[in-house]
Amino acid sequence: MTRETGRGRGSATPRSVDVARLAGVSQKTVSRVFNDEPYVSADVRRRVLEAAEQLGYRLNNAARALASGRTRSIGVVTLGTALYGPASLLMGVERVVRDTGYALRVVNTMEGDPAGLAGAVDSLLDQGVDGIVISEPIDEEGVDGQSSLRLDVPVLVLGAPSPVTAPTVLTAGDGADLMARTATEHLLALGHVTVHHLAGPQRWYAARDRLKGWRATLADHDREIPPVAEGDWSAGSGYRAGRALAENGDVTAVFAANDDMAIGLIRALTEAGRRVPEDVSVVGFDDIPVAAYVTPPLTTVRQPFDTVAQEGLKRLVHTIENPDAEPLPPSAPPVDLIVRTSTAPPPSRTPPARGRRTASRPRGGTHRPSLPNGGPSPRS
Amino acid sequence: MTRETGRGRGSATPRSVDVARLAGVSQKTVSRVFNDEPYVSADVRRRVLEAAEQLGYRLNNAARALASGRTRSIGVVTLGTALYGPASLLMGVERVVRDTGYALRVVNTMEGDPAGLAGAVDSLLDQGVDGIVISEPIDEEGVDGQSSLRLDVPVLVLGAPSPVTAPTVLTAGDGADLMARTATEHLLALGHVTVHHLAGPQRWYAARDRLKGWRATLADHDREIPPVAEGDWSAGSGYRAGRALAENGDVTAVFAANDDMAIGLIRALTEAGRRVPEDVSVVGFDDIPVAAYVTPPLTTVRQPFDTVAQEGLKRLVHTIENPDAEPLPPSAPPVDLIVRTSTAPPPSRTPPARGRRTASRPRGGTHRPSLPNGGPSPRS
DNA sequence: GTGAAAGCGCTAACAC
DNA sequence: GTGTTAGCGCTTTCAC
Repeated sequence: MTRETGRGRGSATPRSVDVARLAGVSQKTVSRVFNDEPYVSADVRRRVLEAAEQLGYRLNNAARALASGRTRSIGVVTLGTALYGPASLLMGVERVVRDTGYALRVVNTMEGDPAGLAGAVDSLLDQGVDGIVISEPIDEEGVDGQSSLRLDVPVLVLGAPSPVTAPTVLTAGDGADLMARTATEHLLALGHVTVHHLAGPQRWYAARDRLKGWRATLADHDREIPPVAEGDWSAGSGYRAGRALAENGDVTAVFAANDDMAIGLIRALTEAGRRVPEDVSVVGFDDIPVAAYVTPPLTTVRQPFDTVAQEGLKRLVHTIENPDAEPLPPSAPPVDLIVRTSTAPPPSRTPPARGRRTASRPRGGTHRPSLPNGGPSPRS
Repeated sequence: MTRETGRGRGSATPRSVDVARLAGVSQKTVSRVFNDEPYVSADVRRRVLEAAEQLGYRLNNAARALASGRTRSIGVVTLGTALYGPASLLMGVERVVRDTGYALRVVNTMEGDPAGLAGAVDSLLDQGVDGIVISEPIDEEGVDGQSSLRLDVPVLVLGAPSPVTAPTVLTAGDGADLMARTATEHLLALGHVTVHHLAGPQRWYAARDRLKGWRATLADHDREIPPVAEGDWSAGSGYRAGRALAENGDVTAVFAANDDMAIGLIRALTEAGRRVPEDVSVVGFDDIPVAAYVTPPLTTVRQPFDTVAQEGLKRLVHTIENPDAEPLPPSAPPVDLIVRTSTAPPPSRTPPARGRRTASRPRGGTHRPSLPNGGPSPRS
């Protein structure tokens, strides 16, 4: 049986028997060495390693997976966008996965994908994975109702309640509502009577959580809850929402569900002659890399992507390796509000503390961008 | 031999023999059906499919890989950043890989990673992949010299010359210098005497290519080649470079190697009282999502990430599946300059065509941001 | 501490 | 068109 897979005379890919022969041990012993099993004498171990090195041997992963029933890989379902949030999360996941000795398989769910999440998970299951990470799932109408996707490997859901049924379902990074509260509180503390919200697409759990946090905060303070504008995360949608908001003279503070929309929003406000932050304060969400350098530097909530990924995966791997043990408890990620210069007390009102700021000028008049003294402060 | 892998009475994971038994055919026939092999009667095929469905059968990928010697998966080495370019490329790659029926394995090379590219590739090889995509590699000093990383699966390198030796090495998306030329030409055509360059980190091939294209263009036009500022892709580094450039009154046009740096740069210029584009024109690179909404909307070069990924992978898959055939020829990706409002003719000079623009005003004076009529144009 | 034997679930070659 | 026979390169069990 001549296989294409390089069965040429000397250049064949070596197998563990070859290493065993060269080292003068049994094949099983080679296996022991490569699996770091105990009960191998130091001397034998060294000889095996040398032989392996000499032959250029590497363990065959497929054979290993077949024999052991474990693939040592984790699959992640992403949204297939280069949006800062999802992309950062994915990179965080990769880092941890590799550190824990697993391989990473990646599959997208494009929005509008007919198969959607179910298709993505299925493809992962076909490939063979020991655990699955679902990053920032969106709510897929219809699909949800009929079959709540049932699978038999542990699952970690990032940034949302779980849309699946599995033996173990872990969640992490679902603290968005708390962060939204912090953002809203910040605006309220500056003296704004109420805060408007430019929400993300409500199919995203992440967007819903932020909205929920915002609304709860206003309710807690007995403030009026203004109608919500909904964008699609893009700066363009923020811009369009901003044009509408600019016409409403009552708007003095807006909490945008991400930085891109905040930037579009600010542009629309500025074009309409509403100064930021003198007339209108804006808070973003994410702390994208350019947030500190746009005009004006954006006050925003930094998401702890790395922490979330790390903590979530630690728990997932623990569950994979100790299927019968209690899952590790979750821990709350830190909330990190970065105050820059896109927020200020509302016009012509006495702020709660310190001295008062510029009074408002006629709308649509000449204006210049607010240039903070000393330049932007990239980190806090 | 009781395996943990669910060998419980009825709920055991079914194997192809089980399907065969139920369908009343041989195990090999089941295999045929699942591999879409010819010579299976429609009737048998249907019976097999039904039996499989009933049992909830799914092909075991590990066994398949072991028996066939092919893993049907492609590995990609990324940089582990959420930077727009690399992230977009990765998403593009995922999309195509899945479309072609392969699975995707992802590994990062963190900058500063001791193992670096070699380690990443090695890990992919351990996992077993039929081909490797190296996305935007950076030049790893030292490593390069001694061992030019030799591997025996076909490789596709995105956005750089190949740092590895393999039976087949394909490249795609290495047209950055052409795009840089277009950006530079644009500025020259507006009437600028010369163009400064804010380069990316020179360890990145992508950064070098852009620099090369810029320099070549100036040389072609017999223009003075100003000293190069080097950033690290971040808005912060652009800001720092911008502070220095702002002090040089001769600077009227800058080509930044990415949009983030361009945004930082613009901020620094603006703070220093140099208006963009009236005093200084700035061109970015990438066309990040917010580029159209920053102030002023950024003229930039759009990178065709999807096209590059798609075209490159088509060629890679072709090579994997037809190892002996000629590799498919590369095709040049389109160059897409998006002109917005961060570029204009230089101050107090007659532009080559059309009417003249605003004369320069005293530096450091009052100024307002350039607000384009009708708002930003997100696409072209 | 080490080895022998028996699969893991599939695909490859060839016979029918 | 379909079945038979051998493995693919490991891990597992159990004997020594």
